Amino acid sequence: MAGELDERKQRVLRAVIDDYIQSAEPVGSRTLARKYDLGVSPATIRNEMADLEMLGYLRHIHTSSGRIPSSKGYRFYVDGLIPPAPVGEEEKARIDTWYRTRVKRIDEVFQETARLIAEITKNVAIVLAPQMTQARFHCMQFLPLDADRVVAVLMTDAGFVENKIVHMPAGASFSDFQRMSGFINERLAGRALSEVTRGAFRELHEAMGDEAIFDAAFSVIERALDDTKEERLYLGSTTHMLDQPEYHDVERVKEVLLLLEEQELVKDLLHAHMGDGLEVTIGQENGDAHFKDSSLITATYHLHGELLGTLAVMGPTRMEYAKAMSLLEYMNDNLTHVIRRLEW
Amino acid sequence: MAGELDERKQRVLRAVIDDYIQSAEPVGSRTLARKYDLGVSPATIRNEMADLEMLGYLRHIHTSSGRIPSSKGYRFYVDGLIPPAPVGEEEKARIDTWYRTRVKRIDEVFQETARLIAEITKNVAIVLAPQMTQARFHCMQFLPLDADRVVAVLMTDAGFVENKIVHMPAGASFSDFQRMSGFINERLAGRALSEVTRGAFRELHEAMGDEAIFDAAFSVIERALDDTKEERLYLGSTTHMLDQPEYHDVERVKEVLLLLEEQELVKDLLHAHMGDGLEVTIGQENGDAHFKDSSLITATYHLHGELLGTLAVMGPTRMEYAKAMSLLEYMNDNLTHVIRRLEW
DNA sequence: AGTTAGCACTCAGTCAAGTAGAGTGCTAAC
DNA sequence: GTTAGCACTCTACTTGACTGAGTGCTAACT
Repeated sequence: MAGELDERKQRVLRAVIDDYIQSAEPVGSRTLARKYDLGVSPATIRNEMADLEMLGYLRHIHTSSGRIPSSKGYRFYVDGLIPPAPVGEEEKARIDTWYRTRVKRIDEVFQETARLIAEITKNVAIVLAPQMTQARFHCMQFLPLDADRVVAVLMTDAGFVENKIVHMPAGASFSDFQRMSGFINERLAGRALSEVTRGAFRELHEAMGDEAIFDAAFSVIERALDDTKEERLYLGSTTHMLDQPEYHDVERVKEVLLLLEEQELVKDLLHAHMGDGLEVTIGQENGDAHFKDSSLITATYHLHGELLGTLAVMGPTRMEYAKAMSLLEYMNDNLTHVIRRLEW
Repeated sequence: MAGELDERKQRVLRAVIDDYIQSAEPVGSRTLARKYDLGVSPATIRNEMADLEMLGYLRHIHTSSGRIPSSKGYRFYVDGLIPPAPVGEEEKARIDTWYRTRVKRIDEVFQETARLIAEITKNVAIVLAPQMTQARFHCMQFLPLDADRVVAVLMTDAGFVENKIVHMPAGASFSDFQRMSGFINERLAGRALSEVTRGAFRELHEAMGDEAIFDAAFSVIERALDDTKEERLYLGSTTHMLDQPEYHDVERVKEVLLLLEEQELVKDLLHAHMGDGLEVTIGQENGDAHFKDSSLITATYHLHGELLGTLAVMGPTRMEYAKAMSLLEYMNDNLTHVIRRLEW
C-alpha cells in the first residue's frame, strides 16, 4: 500500500496539494509544470495526475478544469509528504508576550488561547478546558455576610474555590453553621467530590439533624461538583474563518456556526477524535455528514502527566495542515506551562 | 416640526417603513397601493412620496426603483408611528421556562439573555453586565491548602467572593496569615474596595511588617478590585444576524464582527447611547462612521434602584424596532428579577 | 517503454446586447 | 385635489459569442 506511489507521483501529489491549499483553485498540469520544478512536461504530469485520480488521491470537479485533492490524498499528504512549517518567530513572540503579560485568570487563558489559534490559522479554534474528575474535598467554611445570609465557601485539594450565598434559616445562628462546618470537614476531607452524593451524605445529615443548614452546605458541594465535572468549551473568534474562500457563502457559514453552537455536539466530536498527541481527521473520515468538507486537528494537553483537555482547529479540508499542527503543538506546550504557573 | 406631516403623509411613511422592514426591498407606489389600504391611487402615493423625500424622510437609490426610509424617516417612525408589537406568548413562555429551569450561575444568566435576544430578534445582542462600583470590603480569610500554599478568600459586602492561591513565604507559618487576616479585617471592613489602594494600605503594611504576607493579601484585593471594576460584555449568538439580507455579503459580516471583537469600543458605544430607559439610535445619529448603516437599541436595567448595566440589540437600520423594543423591555424586567433571586 | 508535442474538445467565466419589469415624474383630464 | 396615461430610467435576467485553462488521446520521438 505504501509502495503504491512512486517517488514522482508523490512529488506531483504534493505539488497539487501545496498549490491547492494555497490558492483554493483546482490545479492543472500547466500551472504545476510552471510553478514547481518537476522536471517533466505538462503532458507527463497529466498522465501522472490521471493515475493519481484513478488511485483515489485526486478528484475531478468536471471534465476539464484542474484536480483537487480527495480525503485520501490529504491523508497521504499529512502522513508523509507534509513539509515542516515551524511556527514563525514573530508569531512565537506575539504568543509569548501575550502569555507573559496579559494572563490573569484561568478562563482568560483558555479563551485567549482559542482566540490566538483562530487568528493565526484563520480557522475556527476550539479549546476544551479541563474536567477536574479527580477533585477532592479539602475544606468548607462559612463566612457571615449579614443578619440573615451566610456565604459558604468550599475548597478542593487543588485549591479550586466555590462559593454560594445561602439564607440563614429562621432560628438558626451563625454558630450553628460553624458547628456544621466542623462536622463536614471532619467527615469529608480528602473524599473525592464525586463520592459525595446525597446518599453518602445522609449519614452526615442524620448526625447533624438540622435540615436547612444541611441543605445549604449540600448546595455548595453540588455546585462545586457541577463545576468541576463540567468541561468548558471556548471557541476562538469565528470571524477569521470568513477569510477562507470556502466560507464566502453565508449559507455555509451559518451551517457551521449553528453546529458550533451545539456545545454537546462539539464536545462529543472532540472526544471522538481525541488521540494521544496530535490527531488529524480529514473530511469524510469523520463520521458526521455535517463535517464531510471539514478537517479537524486535535492536540491534547496534560498536567502532571494527566490528560486534561484538548486544543483543536477546525477548517475546510483545504487547510494549512503543517502550520496548524505546529501551532497546536506550540500552544500545547505553552498552555501546560502557563496553567502550572498560574495555579488558578 | 411635528406638524410637518399631515395624517396621510404619516400613513404613507408608515406603510413604506413597515413594508421595507419586512421585505428589505425598495418599495414603490404600486405595491403600496396594492398591499396597504391607503384609499388613494398609486399616482397620489407617488406625489406624497416625492414630498416625503423632499422633506428628508425617504431616500432614492437611483431614479426609478422605489423608496427606502432615511434615518430621519426611521426616527419619526420610532418616535410616533411605530405599531405596538408585544412579545409573543410562545416566546414569553420560552424565555420564562428558560429562566426558571436552566439558570444556575450569574454569568450564565447574562450569556443566555444575550443568546435569547439574538435568537429572537435575529440580530446581534449585547449584554453589559454590572460593574460593582460600590463594592465594599467585607472580610478576608486564609485557608490552608498544603505545606506551602494558602488560599486567600475575600468577600465583599454584596457577598461576592474572590480567591487566589498564594505561596507561603519561606519561614512563615499559617498562623502568620491568620494574624494578618485579623489585622486586615479590623482595618478594612466596610471600606470601599476602590479606596484600598497601595497607598492607603501602606499604613497597614508598616503595622504588619511581613512583606510577603502583605503582598499575598494585597494581590487578592487587587484581583477583586479588578473583577468588580470590570464590566463584562456578553455577545449573543452572532449567527442569527446572518439571516438578515444586509449581511448576505461576507465582507460586511466580517466588518461588523471585527468591530464587535473590540470590547472597549463596544463598551464605549453602549455607554454613549445608554439612556434612562429604552434608547434608540438610528444610523447616522451614531457618530461613528462604522455604524452608519446600523441601529442600536439599548435598555438599561436596575437593581435596588441602582443602574447596573445594559441590554442592547444592534442591527441594520432596517430593523424590527417594535419587536426589539418590547423584547428588551421584557428581558429587562426578567433580568432584574432573576438576578435578585439568584444573588450569585 | 517512457516522454512529449499536438490537437480536438469541454467547461467556467466574462462581456455586450437585448428584453422584461418595476418604478418614477410629468402633464392633462376628471 | 386626485387620477390616468405616457415617456423615460434603471435593474435584473437572459442569450450568445468569446476566451482561457484544462483534459484526454494519439502519434511521434528518444
